[in-house]
Amino acid sequence: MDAKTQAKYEARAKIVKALAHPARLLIVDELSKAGERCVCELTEMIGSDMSTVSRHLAVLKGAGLIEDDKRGQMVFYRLRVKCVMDFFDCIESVMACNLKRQQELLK
Amino acid sequence: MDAKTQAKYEARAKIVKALAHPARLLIVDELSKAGERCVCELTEMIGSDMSTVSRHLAVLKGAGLIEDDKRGQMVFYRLRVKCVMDFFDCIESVMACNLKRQQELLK
DNA sequence: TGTGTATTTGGCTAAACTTGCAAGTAACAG
DNA sequence: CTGTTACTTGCAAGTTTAGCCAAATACACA
Repeated sequence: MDAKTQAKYEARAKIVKALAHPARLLIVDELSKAGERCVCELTEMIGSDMSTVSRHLAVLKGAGLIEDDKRGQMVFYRLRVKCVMDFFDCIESVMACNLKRQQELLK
Repeated sequence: MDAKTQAKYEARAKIVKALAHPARLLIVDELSKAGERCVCELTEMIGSDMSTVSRHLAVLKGAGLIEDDKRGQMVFYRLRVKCVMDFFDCIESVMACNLKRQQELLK
């Protein structure tokens, strides 16, 4: 594999990795529904330490998936890219497909 | 977050994690183009040890994204879910969006 | 200025992931 | 049966990531 190809897949992987965590998927899901949320709201939903949530948000921001907007003492986050929801549709269909196969194996 | 919600996002994350590696993205990409490939072909493309490639394939298979088909001494892998390619479209648009922003920041 | 709230960052530990080598299994050829 | 090829798995590093607590920063308000 040449260096250019490798760089291409590493760049893609960086974005996928940013989504590869339950808490970060929840954040993306919530932002897609609510439009924007502050760190404290997300922290309450997730149930981890706020510092942990802040780091998750930094990962998503680093991948360019979300953007922040500081207003007063609060920081609001929102999605930068709408197509991220297609991920969920695809994941759901993978899970449905897996479930179907398992059921067939039980017969 | 209740246990059910948590389980939902963990199940999703498992699938996304399976894709969160350059070599595995390359495998998926290649399988979507070629239809099927044996381990030796993928090993040559990726350039890692065959044992490493075999493990990557096991991860993708564990997530239900690919399936294998042993014929003779060779094992062929192919995609189980076609929509995985939507991932790439979305990722590309995220990267294009990021690039655009970077260019604007340079002005 | 001093206090309280919201968020980020440093430091540290535990868990998870990646990888290559070596050894094991399976199929085929002679 | 023996050797070879294709692949998988056990093991042991090395690297990355996640999580919490504590400390630092940023802002608002009295």
